[in-house]
Amino acid sequence: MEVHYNPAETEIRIYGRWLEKGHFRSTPDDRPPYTIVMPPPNVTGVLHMGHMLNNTIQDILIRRARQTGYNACWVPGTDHASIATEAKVVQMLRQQGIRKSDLSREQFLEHAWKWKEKYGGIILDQLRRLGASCDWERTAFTMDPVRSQAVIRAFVDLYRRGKLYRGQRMIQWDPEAQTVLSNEEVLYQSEQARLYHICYRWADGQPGGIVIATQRPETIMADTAVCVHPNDPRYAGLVGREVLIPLIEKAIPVIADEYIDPDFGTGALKVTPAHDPNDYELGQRHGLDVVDCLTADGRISEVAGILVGMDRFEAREAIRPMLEAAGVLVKTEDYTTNIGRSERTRAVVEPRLSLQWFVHMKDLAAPALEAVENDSVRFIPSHFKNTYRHWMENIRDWCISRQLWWGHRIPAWYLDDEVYVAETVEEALALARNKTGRQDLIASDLRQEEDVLDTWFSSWLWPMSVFGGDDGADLRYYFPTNTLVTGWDIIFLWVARMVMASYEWHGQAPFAQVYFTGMVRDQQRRKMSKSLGNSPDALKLIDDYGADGVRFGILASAPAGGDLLFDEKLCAQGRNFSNKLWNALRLVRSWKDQTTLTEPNAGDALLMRWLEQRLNGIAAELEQDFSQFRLSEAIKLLYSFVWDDYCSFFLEAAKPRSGQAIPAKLADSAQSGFLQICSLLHPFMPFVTEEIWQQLCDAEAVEDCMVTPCPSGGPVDEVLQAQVVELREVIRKVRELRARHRIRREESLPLYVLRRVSHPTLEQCDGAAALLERTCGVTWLGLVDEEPAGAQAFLGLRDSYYLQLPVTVDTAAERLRLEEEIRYAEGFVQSVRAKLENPRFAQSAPADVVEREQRKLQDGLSRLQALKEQLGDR
RNA sequence: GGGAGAUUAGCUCAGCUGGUUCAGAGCAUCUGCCUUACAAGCAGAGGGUCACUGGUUCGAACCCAGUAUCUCCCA
Repeated sequence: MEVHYNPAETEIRIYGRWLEKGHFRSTPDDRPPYTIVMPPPNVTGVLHMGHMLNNTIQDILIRRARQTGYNACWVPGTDHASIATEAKVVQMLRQQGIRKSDLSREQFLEHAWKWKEKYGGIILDQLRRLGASCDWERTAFTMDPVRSQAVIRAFVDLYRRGKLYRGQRMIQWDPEAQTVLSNEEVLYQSEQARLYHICYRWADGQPGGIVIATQRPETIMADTAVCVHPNDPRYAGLVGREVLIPLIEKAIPVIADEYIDPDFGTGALKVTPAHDPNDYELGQRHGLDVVDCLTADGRISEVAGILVGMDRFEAREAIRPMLEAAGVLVKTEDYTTNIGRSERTRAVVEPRLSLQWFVHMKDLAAPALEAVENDSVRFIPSHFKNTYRHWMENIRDWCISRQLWWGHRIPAWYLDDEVYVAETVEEALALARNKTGRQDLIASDLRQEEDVLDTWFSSWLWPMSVFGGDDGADLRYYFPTNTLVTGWDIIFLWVARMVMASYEWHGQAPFAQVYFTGMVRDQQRRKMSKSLGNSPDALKLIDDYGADGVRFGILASAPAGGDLLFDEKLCAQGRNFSNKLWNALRLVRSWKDQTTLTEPNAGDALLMRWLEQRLNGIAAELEQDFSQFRLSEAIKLLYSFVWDDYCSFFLEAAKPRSGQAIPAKLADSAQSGFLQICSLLHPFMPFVTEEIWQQLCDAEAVEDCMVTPCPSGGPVDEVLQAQVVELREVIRKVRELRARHRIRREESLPLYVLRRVSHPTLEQCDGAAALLERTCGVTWLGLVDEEPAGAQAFLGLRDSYYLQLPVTVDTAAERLRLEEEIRYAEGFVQSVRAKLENPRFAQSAPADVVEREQRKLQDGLSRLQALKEQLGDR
């Protein structure tokens, strides 16, 4: 066997074996289901750290469920991601010298599908490398026939029930992608901008005017009023007069409205209803015209009269000298403001008046809010409830149309001024014939809506639509699902809407709990992103550390909800852990061939009893951790158990003297303990545990680790555990003394323990002596009633021990050390005693706490006594 | 402007119901080791005013109030 574990070779082989055996496949049966639906990654995406974290957690949950009696089903899939994918396809075409505008819709879609077929599976293949145990036969795509059908049905259904409408609204426009965005797709960030103070002169020719402050001088041509606060003394009496827009000399009125903040800028606002949502509302209230001076791609339109055709940001620069020349630019000042940018293209979003499709959200939100409030959907961590509630209570209608081609085309057909919404053109035609009474109408008389639906309009159906493929049996069995694992950054975009959709169409929650992962950040705390280039290459990490190593690394420091500062060192730790397991395997396996039938001695028996009990305790703790989704605690628990308890203590203590054989029963114990470890650790590090499992068992005779039920917790003998804790403390102290005095390993040292009447010492613990002799090279001479001459005294956690050293002890240093310890022990006893003597404590503290304090006092006193005895002997 | 979270060892973070599993882990540092599974290792060690100020309590890293700093979300 290799000295170092080789993940690359193992992982490919093991994953192939699992696939071949169909372990990932799930079909309904009489077991309870445990279902997770994967948040579908963008079909054009590549695996990044966020996906790795997310999917590692899902895999852990699903593997654990599979090992604990559930019919575990993890459904994978991808998302068509309208804007992002269309942008990529456009870019690819441009490189080939093809402009989108040269193509018909059908031609463009042909290119897009080709792209999807070529690149769409990459990310799922990458998840296989990570070890994801998805049921790949269920792989879904948001634009495949089944999912598309669900989307179209949902749209038509909402429309028929009056929950969907088409209307002229102020929307968020992405001039680069040339599509509308939902509010949730706009990201605000603080940016440097400039405030222009511009004087609007009186229209009647009188000297002076009103100075307004604006950040967007390029839109003055679209102004239809200047607005001031009605109580602003500076402008009292001016309301109702007219001013001239500079450069184009158009007269507009001065109006008053409470909305104005007198402290901002000059207290006078230019009102541009076409280019600002607040101005739009102001305009509505005051009956102002809407003048739109921008084009869809963010250029100055004909309407403006000047700067026509110029980009909006170039125009902002260009208009400045013009204003200066006209003598109306009073001043400019720097200021910071929040700028909204498109989540996908990063273009500055342009508020725009537009005819779009919307979903009424108020009614949808009510049951979805209630579900989270009463924990029908449990959030982990729970504080995300607050965020969710705030959004739900202030919910706004959802703009779902997009001016794109890649996506689900809205099933609405127009004839004259009427719109007919139906699943097919035939149905729409029937509706149209019915409505108009014209039986001669044919399909081509109807004009289908050009827009497609927001991608999230398909995503919100995902937990249901992935089970929509058959007669509904799958949906009945697997839905509602158990756990959703996702990032909190899409709590509104996705999570909330899924809850709404599920209540809307199924009257129940889509999942029992939502586990919000943290955001993966780099060492400088920056969010990992492709544009920053700070995201490590996921596959390279797997190459370097193995999938198990990466899974360990990413999880070990990823508490739910918080930030995760990614550090490759953690993957290295994971790789080292795999290697530790591998080498334990080498040791345990080597024992199989050299056992003896002699009975284990008392030390061996103690070890075996202890290991069994300890595993019971660990399994129980692990159950606790899983039930509370404390996954990083769980992996740390297993890590320290494996390393410190199983390897450093058990295996080392079990190791026979060189050349000797190991008692068969002890070797069996080591092996069965190891198998249990594999089972418990399997969800976290599936490959290495499966490999060890198969090497320890006869691989053909037993089921794979991944489908074997894992051990559950059991009773723990606390007395035995406490004795071993004391034993290990003694081992540590002896080793420390040996190291300090540089005593050769071969030299055996006599060790005594001071007799106690209050409690049994290690002398009364069967096997302790044998283990001490084996682990730290002492000769156990048992009880003494006083300190042997010339011995080095030390304390375990409970008792006094004396080690006979072949060196003279530095008594002065020893006294100092003891005095220091005595001071500490006295302080400790003092504080416990004070607590116990306080009558209020005895009254108000629970009985078990008082009892514990009394035990603390007893322990402290005997320890103090032992220390004083030692000092007195010096 | 509204809200959420954070502040614990040099670094990254645990710390659940307030009480010996309460001051912990990993990494880093220091010391000694090529010990017949593992140097990707072994055996040890040092390191903290739990941000600050008050309060509640018999008892506070933990609960409350305020202050400071930071992060994020929403407008």
